[in-house]
Amino acid sequence: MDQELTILKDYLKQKGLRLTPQRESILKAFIENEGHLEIEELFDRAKAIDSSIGIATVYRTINLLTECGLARENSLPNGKKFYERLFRQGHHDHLVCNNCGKIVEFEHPLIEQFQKDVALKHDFILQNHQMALYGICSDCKS
Amino acid sequence: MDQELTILKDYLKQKGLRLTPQRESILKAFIENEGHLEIEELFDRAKAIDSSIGIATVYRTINLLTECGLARENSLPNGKKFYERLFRQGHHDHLVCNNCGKIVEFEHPLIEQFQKDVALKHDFILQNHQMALYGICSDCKS
DNA sequence: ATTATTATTGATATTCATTATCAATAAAGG
DNA sequence: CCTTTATTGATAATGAATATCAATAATAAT
Ligand SMILES: [Mn+2]
Ligand SMILES: [Mn+2]
Ligand SMILES: [Zn+2]
Ligand SMILES: [Zn+2]
Repeated sequence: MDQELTILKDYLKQKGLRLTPQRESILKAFIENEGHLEIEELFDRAKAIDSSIGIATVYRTINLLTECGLARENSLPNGKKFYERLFRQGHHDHLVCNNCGKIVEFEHPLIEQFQKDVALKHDFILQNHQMALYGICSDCKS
Repeated sequence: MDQELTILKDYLKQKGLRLTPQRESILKAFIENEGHLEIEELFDRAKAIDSSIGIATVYRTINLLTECGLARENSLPNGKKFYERLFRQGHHDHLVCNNCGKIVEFEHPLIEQFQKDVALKHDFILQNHQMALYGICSDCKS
């Protein structure tokens, strides 16, 4: 939490923004969780720390956390977004169950390398990528 | 166009739905175009054929085309969707310019194979996947 | 400390893409 | 032609995310 807080502080200072109790509470709620959080879940967890926090502040703060590299934003085909920790956590992509919504993480360095090759070949400066495999998980098969 | 129309007809019949002039016009507008279409663009092209067509019918019809395998739906991080021909067109994924929005297609059979491997390893029945590489295109670099 | 400046907050209005509703219309089969 | 029922276009509704705004609080200056 200390390192993450420092990263946020530095980012805020650099942008001329301020560290507030709300932002600190939302960061804490976010960091405490290891999984994949939708906004409403993060809102609930933040309210458990400070019940007066508003949903608008949660949206604003998760955007700050994404900008400063502490959070990673993922979009689902249904138009919702979910967030997860990015700091000190290996890069990975996701398998998503089309039936129950379960999210499983995987890493594949070779795919990552090929993505870089493709970008290079097409003269793109690769900034980020987004890959998700959709299907039916083992639980839902049965 | 003939083969596509047959596919749509068969799908509609199988579902107990009807072929209408509107659906035929929207299919035509969709097929005529080789690129990546957002709904509003498809709407404009369909109106050029039949000016009385409503936007709701365009939404309804592109969903039908997606269901019967003639169209492929892609989501952008901004929440919009774009569509492209799927029938008799090789599978590919996309490079997207974060600056000008340009979309470049690429194929990488090895990545596709690895995706299948990953799904198998995690006991998922792979149904579809979604991969996009985001960055700065060669034009925008300069 | 006191004050001045300006970012922040929570509530709420707004936006924007997409879907739902509904009365009028028109396929399709007999 | 008739009957049944899917379809249409206009428009209302939805839902996630952002914009607005007056009140509040953090920071810097006095
Ligand atoms: Mn993850
Ligand atoms: Mn394409
Ligand atoms: Zn499942
Ligand atoms: Zn570009």
